[in-house]
Amino acid sequence: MADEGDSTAVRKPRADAERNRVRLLETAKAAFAEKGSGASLDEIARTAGVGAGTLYRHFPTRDALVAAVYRNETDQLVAAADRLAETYPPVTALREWLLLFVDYIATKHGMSEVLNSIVGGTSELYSASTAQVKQAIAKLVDRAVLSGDIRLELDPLDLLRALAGVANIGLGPDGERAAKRLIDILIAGIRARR
Amino acid sequence: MADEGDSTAVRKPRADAERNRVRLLETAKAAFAEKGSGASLDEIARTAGVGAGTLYRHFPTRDALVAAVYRNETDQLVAAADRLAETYPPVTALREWLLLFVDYIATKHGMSEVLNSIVGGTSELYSASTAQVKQAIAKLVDRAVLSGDIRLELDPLDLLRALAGVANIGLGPDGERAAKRLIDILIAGIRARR
DNA sequence: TTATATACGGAGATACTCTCCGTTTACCAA
DNA sequence: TTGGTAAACGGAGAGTATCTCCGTATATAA
Repeated sequence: MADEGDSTAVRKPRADAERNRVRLLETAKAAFAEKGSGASLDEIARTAGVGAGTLYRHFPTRDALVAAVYRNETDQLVAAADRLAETYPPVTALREWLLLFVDYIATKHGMSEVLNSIVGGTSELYSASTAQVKQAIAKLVDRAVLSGDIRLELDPLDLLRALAGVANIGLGPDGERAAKRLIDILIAGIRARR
Repeated sequence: MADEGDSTAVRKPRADAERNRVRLLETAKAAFAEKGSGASLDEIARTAGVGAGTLYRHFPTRDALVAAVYRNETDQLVAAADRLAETYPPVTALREWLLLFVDYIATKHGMSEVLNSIVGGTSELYSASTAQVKQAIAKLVDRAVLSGDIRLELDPLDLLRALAGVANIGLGPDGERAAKRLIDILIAGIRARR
């Protein structure tokens, strides 16, 4: 009678597991920010006060951990696309979102591989994030194309790849500024000649 | 009396040293192409038929080895800049060289870190290559700016970084084509409005 | 309270990087 | 030719990182 309904997953997750998961994510975020994506996983486990086994149970690979760490930020970035699309004219919205994207990159310091995976659509692990981001920019680009303001025979993701190439190369704030200047060049380059 | 003249470097390098150097470079090139820049150095040494110590004596770090492997290709790329500058009008020369640059990237498969280092000017080790490449593109860009054909308030290297971001992300020929399309967008974006 | 699914921890197997130093060898001079 | 010697060699091993395995502990449900 008091059955939970489905045949699977009756028990709710243990509290200690959830606690450790959160601790690991926080510790990992700090470690990645400080030492880049190559930070020692054993050390992250130790700092978080758990055994190595626990870390690997929660996050089987380095990438899985990294992906989890940045999940939230990616979600926010994607959400912003809708907001901008409703607020601004097509090209402006696109431009503003690209600026946000550069900020997003900037939080990922030495983690170019991760970023490449997200934006490159290479790794299976990030496929969800990639799809989200891809959809977000595709929407903005499509709108601008339909309005007749731009032409683009290029995967919209390539715009992000270009920005990432400039911003995420380890020259800190300089790269960020350069990427933002590049945005205007790209916009000018895809603007439809009348 | 039969003194070699200078106070330094009298003896010519030993033949076995040179032989091993060459063997290591060949083996490393193959290994990097097959397994990416993370290939095991000990294994490269073993395959080349030398001890680990020998490898590390010739190339103290992984990057040193990688840099040596790609030295030739970089040299060729740089040399092409002069040739193009003499042959074509400014913007065409720039465009052609960017196309060559994309080809150059394409030979570096999974080695995005290396490429980033060369084009990013981050690593001390690649500073020579970086300087060369920087000078090559600066020359082409300057010429085009002086002719009044383009405007660019951006480090010319950033153009290469953008292309690298698109091409060297692990999508093979697709990335190459995308990068070549991006070239036209960039050129259009920096073309001076009249 | 008890049974048990779930999660934990950390020792240890494996792999990689890089160093150190005793041994070997190519080169030069006589 | 023949030493003498600077230069180069090789590989054992120290240090470090990844990831697994399994005996132990515990949160949850009944």
